[in-house]
Amino acid sequence: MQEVAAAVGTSLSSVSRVLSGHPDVSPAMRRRVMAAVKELDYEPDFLAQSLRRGATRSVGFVVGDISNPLMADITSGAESVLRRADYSMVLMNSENRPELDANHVRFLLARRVDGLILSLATEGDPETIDQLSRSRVAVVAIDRDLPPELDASVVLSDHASGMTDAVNRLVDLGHRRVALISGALHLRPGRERLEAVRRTMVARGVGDGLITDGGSVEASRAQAETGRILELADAPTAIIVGGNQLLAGCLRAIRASGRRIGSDISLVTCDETTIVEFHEPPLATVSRDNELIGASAAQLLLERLAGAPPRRVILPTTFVARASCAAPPVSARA
Amino acid sequence: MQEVAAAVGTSLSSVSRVLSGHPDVSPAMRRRVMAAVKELDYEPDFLAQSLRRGATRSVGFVVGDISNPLMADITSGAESVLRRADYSMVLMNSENRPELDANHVRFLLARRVDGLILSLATEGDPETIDQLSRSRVAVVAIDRDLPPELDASVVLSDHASGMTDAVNRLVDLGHRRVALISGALHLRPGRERLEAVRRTMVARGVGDGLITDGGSVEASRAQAETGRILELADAPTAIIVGGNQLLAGCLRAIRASGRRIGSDISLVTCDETTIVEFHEPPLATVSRDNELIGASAAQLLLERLAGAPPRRVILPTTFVARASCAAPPVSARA
DNA sequence: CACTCTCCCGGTACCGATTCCGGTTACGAT
DNA sequence: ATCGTAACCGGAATCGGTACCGGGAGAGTG
Repeated sequence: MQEVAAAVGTSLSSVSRVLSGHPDVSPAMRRRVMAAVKELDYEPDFLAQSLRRGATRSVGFVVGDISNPLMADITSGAESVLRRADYSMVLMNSENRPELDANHVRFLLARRVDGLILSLATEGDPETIDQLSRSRVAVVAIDRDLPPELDASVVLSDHASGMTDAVNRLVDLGHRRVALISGALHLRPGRERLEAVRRTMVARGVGDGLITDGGSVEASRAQAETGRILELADAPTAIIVGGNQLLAGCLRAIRASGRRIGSDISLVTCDETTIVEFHEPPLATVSRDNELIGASAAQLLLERLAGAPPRRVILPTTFVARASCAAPPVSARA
Repeated sequence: MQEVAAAVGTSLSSVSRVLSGHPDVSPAMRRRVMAAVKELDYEPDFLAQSLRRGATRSVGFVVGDISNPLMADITSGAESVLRRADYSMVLMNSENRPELDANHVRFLLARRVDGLILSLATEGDPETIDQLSRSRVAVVAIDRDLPPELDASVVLSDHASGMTDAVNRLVDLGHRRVALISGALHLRPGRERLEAVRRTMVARGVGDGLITDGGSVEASRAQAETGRILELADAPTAIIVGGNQLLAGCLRAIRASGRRIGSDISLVTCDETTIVEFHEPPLATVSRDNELIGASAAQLLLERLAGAPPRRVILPTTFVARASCAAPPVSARA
């Protein structure tokens, strides 16, 4: 910057004014400075700028688990909205480890991001909450329940409605023993789904004995659980898988049991991953618009950055029936 | 920091020395400063630190397309190696748009990352190359050919060996008309795969007429191309899909043609995505170790950061035979 | 002609740290 | 008692910018 000022024969102030669009600058000066900038191809140092300004025009996105294919769409949705508003988005992946959540949040705060979008690996981690609460950045959480004192905005999926439809459909088809392979209950989606399934089961009078409590999102656990309940005397005739990560394990267990999906056993999973289309038969799902989730989160963040109060948005989920959902085999009917 | 210094009754210098582990510090001073730091829970400002030091202990990872499921593994592999070395990794996604590549690189450079891992959306973008060449950061490219004057390290996959095995296997099974639905040729993987397939076809004397030139990684294009060649008079009896993103399109086209994979037509795809296991029949693939790719890239970057000269690593790919690969139907044999 | 007002510009403090450099202090050696 | 040395500390410059503040020049006004 000094070089530029020297080349033009002016002061640092003027160069700075030109570059940051300050009005107190004559057209002539602007021209000369711009010329020198081009000439020396000078680029301002973001670090120094941010240090002085206290803002970075960038937001951090902490992803609990980037291997979840939904995240690609969610982050894309968020990024395009942010970019349009001239913000950059930096991504950090926690690999499902709460301690990384906290690290990443700390890192991003230290880098002075202007806002944070969080799809954390865990909800209650005190370390993370602590970091967040003692900073004043705008926060938007995706499908997580955060302590209200953080006054974060939130984008939630209405898991209940899709799940309710799924259970109702299964019961309508004649299923009386429906199992839920639940996702991790320390995360909102797992809790919401379980709650909705249980409530609907009770309402329809089909009992709720076949609900597994979800310790994690590990496919191996889903496989073990599915295997276990399939060997019960009164094995379920339909299974709902509470998360796309669990699906692989569940499918392996079903395959191992020799059952055929659709005819021997019905299956509903969550979210439209590639597998649901190409599985034979195609899999019924509770699905949602992932890009929209990301875009909404970004939108909420921009609002907060503009000074608006926190807000929560609830996005729908819908049950999409496919051939994996059919009437139970005659032998199993009550 | 001033508050800490005041609390201890010392100077900024001493606080700084304690915190940055400088030797010229008495144990007593260290104790007192640390106490005050805990007390006031002070955290150093990364921005200011980096500005002064000229290093950030962070590296940028530009991902051409994060919706490619391979990326989750690659980035995880890289991140765990980097974290072990006390570096943070920030991710930016280009959504296959070259102009975003350039933006991201510029952004990360302005943020003074110490190094860059690049899996760019495109190879030759002059804007991106330009950014890179006029900076002195360490660069590692993943499966991309970059101009040598950048002296970047590179992690490459040996696509040729897996592809060669695949073609040989198909020919051994009796296929004479093998098609390649090629990935984008402006990226190294696409070129390498096409080259290997063509060479092997010629070597085995099965002609090379059925190679589509890949304009993009769009599933829709793959679908159109596949549909087209399946309607030819001498349609192929085996298809090799040159990229996991293309697979969906290809499968749709095959399904639309009424053919059954395995019996009517053989199929080989690239990379072990979830679909290959659960497809009926399971899909043969040319596969590779994605975590290792990421880990190697990180390793190479750390080497460069430590002052070593650039280096290239070539990682194997292997052909994994599965039921989607079988002898051609009798009707189609020569 | 003096006065005010506006428009630009330069000087300088500051953001929050690090680091060089010089100065104390204590201590053992001479 | 004096000196050299090592250990430790504080002052101040610095990284690369931004922004406030005050001033000079020119235009407009009474």
